[in-house]
Amino acid sequence: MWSAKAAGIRMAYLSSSRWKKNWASPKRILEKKSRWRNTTRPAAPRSCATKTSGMILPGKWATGWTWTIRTSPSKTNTSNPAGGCFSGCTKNERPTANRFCTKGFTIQPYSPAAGTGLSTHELNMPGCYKEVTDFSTVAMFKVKREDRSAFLFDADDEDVRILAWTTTPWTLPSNVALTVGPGITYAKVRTFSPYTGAPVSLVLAKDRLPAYFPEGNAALAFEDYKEGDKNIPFKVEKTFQGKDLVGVHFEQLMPYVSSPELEKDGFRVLPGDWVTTEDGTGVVHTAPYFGADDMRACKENGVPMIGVPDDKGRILPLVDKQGRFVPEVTDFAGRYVKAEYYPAEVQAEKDFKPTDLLIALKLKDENKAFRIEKYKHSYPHCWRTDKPVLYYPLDSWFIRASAARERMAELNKTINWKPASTGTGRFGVWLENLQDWNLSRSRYWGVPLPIWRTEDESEELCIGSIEQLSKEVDKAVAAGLMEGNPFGPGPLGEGGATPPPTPPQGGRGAVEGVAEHREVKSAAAGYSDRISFKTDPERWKFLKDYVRANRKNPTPAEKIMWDALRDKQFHGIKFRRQHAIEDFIADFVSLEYRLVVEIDGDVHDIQPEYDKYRTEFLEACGYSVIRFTNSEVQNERPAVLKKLWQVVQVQKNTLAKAESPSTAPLPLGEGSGVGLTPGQESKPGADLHRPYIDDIVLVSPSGKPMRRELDLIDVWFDSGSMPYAQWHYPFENQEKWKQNFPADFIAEGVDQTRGWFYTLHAIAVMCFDSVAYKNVVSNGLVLDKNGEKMSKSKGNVVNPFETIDEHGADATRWYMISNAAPWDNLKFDESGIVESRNKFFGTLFNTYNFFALYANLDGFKMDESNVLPYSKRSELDRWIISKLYSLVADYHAAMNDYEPTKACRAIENFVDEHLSNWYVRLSRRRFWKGEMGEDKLAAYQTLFECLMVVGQLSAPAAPFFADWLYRNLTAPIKATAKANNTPLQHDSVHLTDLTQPDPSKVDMALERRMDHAQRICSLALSIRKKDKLRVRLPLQKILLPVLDGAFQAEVEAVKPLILETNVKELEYITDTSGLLKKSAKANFKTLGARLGKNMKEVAVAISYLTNDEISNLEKTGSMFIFLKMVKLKK
RNA sequence: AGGGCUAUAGCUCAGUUGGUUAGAGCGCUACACUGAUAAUGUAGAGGUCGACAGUUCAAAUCUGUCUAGCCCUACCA
Repeated sequence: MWSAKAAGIRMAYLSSSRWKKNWASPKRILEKKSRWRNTTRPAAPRSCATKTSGMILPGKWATGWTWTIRTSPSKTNTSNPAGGCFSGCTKNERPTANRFCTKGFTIQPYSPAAGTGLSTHELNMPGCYKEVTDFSTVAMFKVKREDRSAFLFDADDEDVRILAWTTTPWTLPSNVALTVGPGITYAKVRTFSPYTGAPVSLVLAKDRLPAYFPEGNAALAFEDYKEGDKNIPFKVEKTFQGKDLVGVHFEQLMPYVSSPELEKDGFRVLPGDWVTTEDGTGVVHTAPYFGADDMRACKENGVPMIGVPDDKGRILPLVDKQGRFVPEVTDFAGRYVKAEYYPAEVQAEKDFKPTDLLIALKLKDENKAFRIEKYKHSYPHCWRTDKPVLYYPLDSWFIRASAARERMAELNKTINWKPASTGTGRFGVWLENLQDWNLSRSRYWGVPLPIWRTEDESEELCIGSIEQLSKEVDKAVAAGLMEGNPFGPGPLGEGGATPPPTPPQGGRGAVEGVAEHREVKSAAAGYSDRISFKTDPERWKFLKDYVRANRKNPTPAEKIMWDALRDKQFHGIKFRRQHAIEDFIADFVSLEYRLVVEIDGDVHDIQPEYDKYRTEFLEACGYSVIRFTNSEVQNERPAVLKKLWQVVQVQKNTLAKAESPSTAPLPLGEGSGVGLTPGQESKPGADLHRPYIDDIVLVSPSGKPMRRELDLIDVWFDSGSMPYAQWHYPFENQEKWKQNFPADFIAEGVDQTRGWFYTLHAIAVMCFDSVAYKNVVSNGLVLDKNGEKMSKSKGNVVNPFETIDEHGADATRWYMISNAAPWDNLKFDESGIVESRNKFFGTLFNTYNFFALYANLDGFKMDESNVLPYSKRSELDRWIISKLYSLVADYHAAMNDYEPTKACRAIENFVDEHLSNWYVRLSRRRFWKGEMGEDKLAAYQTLFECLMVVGQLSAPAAPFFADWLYRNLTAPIKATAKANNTPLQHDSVHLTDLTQPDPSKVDMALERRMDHAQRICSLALSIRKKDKLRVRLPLQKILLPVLDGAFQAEVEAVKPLILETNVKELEYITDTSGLLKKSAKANFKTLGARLGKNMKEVAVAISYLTNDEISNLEKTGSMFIFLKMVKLKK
């Protein structure tokens, strides 16, 4: 990606509008700037420990924009189906072996109308949450009198009830508990039942009283109340905490179904932190099968499930998969729980009442309802059917990550997180509250779960390799359960492999045939809640009804299209309309040409994800999909038909090229690799994906058939398996894998904390009791310049390629890395790129130019084998070398600490502050002095070394510029270097050995001296400025106050540099001269610790000290301060 | 709703274990240089350190609460 753009980008960093004109190309700049052509060699031998680190990719960029440059980790496996599957499967086998893998259920969004579970992603699609009006009910739960609840009763015959609010009355028959907030204050209120007028005492959160009991009614007299009165008197009798209510039992509200266990442990009050008093009564009606929170609360408190046992002893919910009450709920048996599930005409009937309302009315009749009213709220809907979803228990395979929770937390502490807070906070906290990993996905295309089970689920087998699968298939063949082994040895189609099953030859009958085929098979496979048309006749019926309805009501565009295609009018091709393919309905299909024609309406425009998924799926099934919009069909019919004909031609050719049925795209997913090129080891029929894998029947040790669990594995499992899958471990590369695991370093967007970072960690801990990575950088995001997230809808998205074209990859990258730490969000501002281009690259470029200009003029020869020893170079040379190696040390420290931002800033500072601004400036005249003497040679060699090393250090963040710099520097001596096998022989800076820190080259005393010089010069210039004395005007002398001899000696060593400010001499003055005016300031840090409270006064006193007093203090080392008589040492 | 990150000059960011007058670059203003010259240097203006409270002799820094922006998770009776 990056190298592909390199050529065009290289000099783009120079492209301000003016520069662009002059130096549009690298060639131009070389002409203009006189590339340095002479021979040279590096100044010093260097140790060869590490290679220059790889280029730093601005990961923030990749994660921040809507499209990415990186390869998605989840893609790793798909290129090699077999390897991908089984590296995944291997990881899966181990968790099973370790009993990490279990089947259970969770409460998930479920669409009874479509008969399918929905992912949260599907729920978040636009338009899924809709404002709907439901009948909400406040129900009254009658408290049982016992020791625990005695405090609620003031009279023996008192009718005490707890109020709980629900927007889904249909869940009330499934109520098993009430949940209260332990810290919330509740109140008992004496009043009358609003619907029956019976006296009653009600319990609800104190904060919610005003919502149900108008304040004025408190004054009403109880004696005056008559049944039917609008205003009902009430009196708050007592208040108490939620925790006092915990454990109180109540009578089952709607006693249709119960069990001894429930009578014992159910129908009581539970504590729940998540309960609020924002709405309702502060008491939550808890029905575990229909709410995730409810389920958790019940599990944590040991409340049994409510439901009807099936023949295997499982407790099924009181609502079936079609969304109807089971027969046991006698009064409502067979009724859909949501009105929307009834056909429109039924809903339109005059006396139609939603089930929710019927339930509410029944409660009202039984004196169990306190309030019934319509309630408007947003509720999720299924994007396929547009009907409301239910939260419903669905079977799933889980990895019991919670069992490894502690070990994961423990090992996480050994990982170096950048920033640390993500490791301890966001990730660490989450690990501590880790839930089990729901591995199941009900999609069609993905990595199948490699678990085979007998029908009664007493025996199961998890397959870990093709080899093992093949052996098991052999057993199954021997047992007569399979006809042949598609995974057997030998070349294609030989050695015992049976030919692939003949696919149905298309057409409507074929679809139904497959449906029946699936039905039989899944019946044999035993219980599975994965409802699709293949496993569920209901679902199939739904699809067929849907198709019929669609045919009856075509859209105008569909009608036009059908008029053109029907009865083989169109080039004699047979088209079908409204044809079901798996779970989808295609608008028009040619089975002969495997071509789907879709007409997109406005609905699809707001559901691009849906269209994408559809297309992917259909293509996976071997179809080509062509889309037209409504308006295209209606307004440009000839063009549309022409386009269609072209596509048919393409399809024709594609199909003709397919030599065997196994590689030809075929309908219904019964063809080949479902859109993939078969891998080398893949044989016809040996595909590990659905649907083939579902044809494999294995035999259990006791001789029973075992069929595959129909679920797919969560794609996040793929990404977490990356360390193993990339080496195809454990089947190959065992040694390589060992060398590379765990990873030294990974980086991804911080939003992957619960994604990639987690899946890698979880699998490594559970399978290998190891971390998967030792260091991790979680990158922040790229925000726009106002700090807002980039999004298409806001229109504040920056196009990376345009940015790179405009400013160059290096300037962009340098800006991103140097500007903010990788984990901080970056406020992306193009002017910042311009700034780093001018500031850093501009300065470095100018410095190089300066060097090249004079090197060419002088014919400077760099001789790698003969450099001037540092001892023979000037103070200034040794200083910049010392600074350079200080930089190298800082750089290594920062990079080793995963702080590229600090590293880049250190380089910037060196180049600008020291190299360009001080060294080059002061060395200029050495370069333009006539002869090539030793001093001039030293200057060249020193500057060469600085440029070379700076190039190396900036190589990871500015790969193109650094390489350009290095090549220009070394090109003239490349041949010599290669011949002599010296360090600069490499063709690219990225191949050189990175300069290592070398304390022997760092001279701190020298750096300090130079620091004095820099500051004194700066001060001198500042004074000149203030007094308007131009630098051209020579001045007699500088008077420099000195306190000790050491300082004077240091300054003396850099005196020539100071005199360059056009001053004749430098004179030192001490306090004896009387010229100095001293003032004293307290050292807060040392004195503060000793003086404490008196610090302020002393500081004031010190600031008033006179010259004499200070001198005295300096001599004696101590003095008295009158305030508190504290003896001070200097 | 829960968890996390961030908040310092007009902009982008430093600010070590609390300690003297809170720093840098860019931008702005003024000036200098004229042998790096469509380059460079110097100076100036510019800040209630998001708000409030607390701990301390002393808070940008430590503690608490709040506000704003962003991220993740969960979507609710």
